[in-house]
Order: sequence, then C-alpha cells, then structure tokens
Amino acid sequence: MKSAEHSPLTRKLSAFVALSDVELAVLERLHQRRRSFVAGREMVHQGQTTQAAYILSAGWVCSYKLQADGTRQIVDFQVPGDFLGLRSVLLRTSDHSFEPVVDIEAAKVMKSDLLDAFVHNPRLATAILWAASRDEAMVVEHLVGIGRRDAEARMAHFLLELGSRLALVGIGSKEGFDCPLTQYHLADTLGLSAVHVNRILRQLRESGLVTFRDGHVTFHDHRGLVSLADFDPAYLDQTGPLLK
Amino acid sequence: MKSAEHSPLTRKLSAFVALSDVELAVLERLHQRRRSFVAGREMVHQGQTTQAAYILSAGWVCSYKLQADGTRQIVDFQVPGDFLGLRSVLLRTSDHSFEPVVDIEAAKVMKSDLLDAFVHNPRLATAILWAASRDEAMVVEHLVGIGRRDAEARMAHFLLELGSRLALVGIGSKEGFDCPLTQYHLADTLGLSAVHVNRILRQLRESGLVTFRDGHVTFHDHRGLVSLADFDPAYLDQTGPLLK
DNA sequence: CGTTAGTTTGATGGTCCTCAAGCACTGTGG
DNA sequence: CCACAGTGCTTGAGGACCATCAAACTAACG
Repeated sequence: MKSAEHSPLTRKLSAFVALSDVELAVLERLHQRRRSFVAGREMVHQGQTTQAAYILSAGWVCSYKLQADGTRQIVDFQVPGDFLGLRSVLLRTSDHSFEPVVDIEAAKVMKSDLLDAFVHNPRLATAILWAASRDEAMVVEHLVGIGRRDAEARMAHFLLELGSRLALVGIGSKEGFDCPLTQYHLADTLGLSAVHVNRILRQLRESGLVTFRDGHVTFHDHRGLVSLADFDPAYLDQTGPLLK
Repeated sequence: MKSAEHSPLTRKLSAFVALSDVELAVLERLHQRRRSFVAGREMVHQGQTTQAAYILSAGWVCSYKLQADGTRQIVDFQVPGDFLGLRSVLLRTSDHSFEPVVDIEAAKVMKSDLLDAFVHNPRLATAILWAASRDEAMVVEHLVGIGRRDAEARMAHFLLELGSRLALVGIGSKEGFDCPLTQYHLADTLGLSAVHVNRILRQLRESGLVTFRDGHVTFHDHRGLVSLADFDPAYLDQTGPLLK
C-alpha cells in the first residue's frame, strides 16, 4: 500500500511512529463509517454529550465557543487527518461547538470501537493520544499568540502553523496552501475585527511576505514570516517520549 | 479517615467520583515523596523532558511560556490538588515552564508509579484524566477570555474561576480567598499591562464588586461579578461520561 | 437582476499600552 | 539606627493599536 492511498490520519501518525501492518489495518478499519456534512450547519453544540467522534478525511471544520453577547471565539480548526470530539468521547461532554467550514467527509468512530482499538493496540493508542496532546499544545500556542502578539505577528503565526499542519498531510507546503476560510473566520480566531484582519492582510501582502486571496495562501517569504511571527514549530513536531 | 485529613487532590477527585478505600489508599501512596521548592526559581524549563510529575499540596505555581522579545504569557496556575507536568510525563516533553509563585510543597510522582496506579486502578486513572481534561477546558476558557472579553470581564472571570477552584479544595468560598499573586502575575495571565491591571482592579473595587488587596481577594457582590463576566462554571463542574 | 456573502477602504474614537514619577513596605548592610 | 535598594502598587499624560460605523465594490446564486 502506497502512502498516497492512506488516509490523512495515517499519514500524520506515520510521520511520528512507524506503524506496523496490523496497526495500519486497524487504523483503516476505523474509517469504515463514512459521513458527509454540509458547510455551515453546526455538527455538535456546546454542552452536548456524544458517543462518537469523527476522523476528518476531507474539508475543514472549526471548533468555537459562543458567548452570551453573540461574539464567537474560534478555538481551533480541524483539517484532514484530525480528530473531532475525541476528548468528549473519552472523558467529558463537549465544551465547544463544531461547524464545518466547507462540505466535509468524515469517518464516524464509535466509542466502543475506539476503546477496543486502544486496548488491543497500545502503540496506536499512544499515537492517537500523542495527536490529541499536540492539539492541546496548539491551543496553548494560540493562547500565547492572542495574549502577547500584535495583530500582524498573530496572523503570520497562524498562517505558518496552518501551513505546517497541512504540509504534514500532503496538502500544503512552504509555498502555500488552499484555504477555504473567510476573513471573518480569521477575525474570530485571532480575536480581531474582520475589518482589521483585512488591513493586516493587506499589510502582509504589501510587505511581500504572504498573500491571502481567492481561497489560497501563498508564502512569498517564508523565512521572513517565521522571523516576524517568532514561529518555532517545535510544539508541532516533537516526538513523544513513549513513542520510541 | 476524615475529609480534612485528605490531600487536596483527594478532596478534588472525591467531589466528582466516589472513591473506594483501595483507591483512596493508592492516591495517598502517590504522595509519599514530599518535596519543597522556593518561590521564583523555575522548576521546569520549556522543552525539558521529565520522568516525574508533581502533585501540588500547598502553595501556588504558574505555568507560562516566554517569548523571544521577553514578554511572558501565563497559561495557567496550579493550586493545591493540581498536577504539575502530568502531560509531559505521559506523552511529550513539556512545552512550557513552571515556576512556584510562593514556597510550595509537592509530592513527586514517578512515571512508573503513576502508570502502575493507572493499570491497577482504572477508575482512578479515569478520575485523574478527568482532572487533566478539566485543566484543558480551563485553557480553552482562558483563550476565549483573552480573545473576546474586555479587560474588566477578563479580570472578573479569572477571579471567579480561581475562587471556584479553590473552594473545591476547601481554601476559598463565595466570600473570597487568599491570593499570593502580584499584579504582574495578573497582567501576564490576562494579556494586559501591569498598569492597566491596576486600573481595572480599582474600577472593580469602586463598583463594589471585588477587592484585590494585601494578598486577599474579597467578593463583595458575587452575583454581580458573575453577570459582568458572563461566568458559567459548567466547564469546571461537569462530570465526565465515564465516571458513572 | 436583486440578494446575499465576502472584501475593501475611510473616518472616528475607545481601550489599552508606554513612559514616567511617586509612594509604601521590606530586607540588607554599614 | 539609618541609608539604600528592591519589589510592588498607584496615578498621570500621551499615543498606538485596534474597534466600530459607514459605504462601496465584487462575485456567486437563485
């Protein structure tokens, strides 16, 4: 089986652990129940209890929290290869909502199947938990960005992180990537207004660093961006101690 | 054994799961290796790999990330009953630093002991992972606060959350709590300058909502604060689905 | 061809930062 | 005992960054 035939999740995990044929097979079997969801319609509402998680195979999803005053904060995006609602299956009710950014394809994973796979394939369990832990590290980095970076660095950092994540599953590179997000998504992610997002994007474009336009992000000066954003991909790349 | 004799961690977990005598004993045994650390000296540096975690039994610790420009973002505080570095033991190198806010007492937990306890006491494992998941929910809430709340609501929310957490381990209430943090800590937590923190605190005090002074937080109008901050403690209180 | 969603730009103002200075308290050493 | 430094708190003045309001423009779509 060639790498191109694998699911994005398999690609992602394989970048960090050498998975055995058995483990690969179990992973592919988790992808049986294919589902589609249309853009914009909320999949899981905050506070809801779920007995299933999803593995995203195509499209983008955002997870967010709504506040009483109507403002929204996007906590994270899920791209192909990412889990949706893993934590809410394993431990607690979901504390945020999920909404597809575009029409998506996902595999529904029942709690029982997941626990079975974990019990019989501890290395696979570790790999998946490693991915969950990486997601958490991204949230922390996001927190740091909103708290201590100005709008320009925040945007640069965000685009670089997305680029790295997508490159890992083969749909992005240091040159750029396709990006279905609107400037409103960026605003709700970065804690800015949509108007200001627009101005910052123009500024980055006019500095020759990066262009965000027509659903595509183009890195013109990747190193310059890294320097502007103080971007250190260690939190995305590092291998877990149990994954030897 | 009376509740007062239990460790703060035991108190916290007992609020959500009825632990058996065996589980209580295992939990207490994890507290054997007592250690002290002095205020201000960094315990774990970001990027460091650790083979041990700590259970905090007295004092406060903050976990933070430093940026290249010298600014600091505090991600979370640990109060008695909280774990330090649990994730870095289980999965990956630590991605932030830890520093005691005051002199602290903690129990060192070796990775092997923890894994042993997990294997033989799955309910205990679930309870501890529930606590870890709760920590993550707090980080998400923190992110929302910095991204979408103004300085006053951010401060109010933070103080309310701390109050709830401390009440759970018996060192705080709706009336207030002792708090060793400086205004600089608050600033680095909330993504504000220390000067602005001072102004916001004055504003909250003069509105008769809350006083932060001389190492003590006093809630004058708890309900008013909750309303100002749009504080919903669900993310702290909810019981996980596996904890029946 | 009107409607809607998304982008772009300008004008104005508020929130919060930075710089600066003064004060209170504590601990230290001469 | 007192000078002095260090830490933390407080307040003022000025300005930067970013929000809000408003309006025009484009593209997609029924």
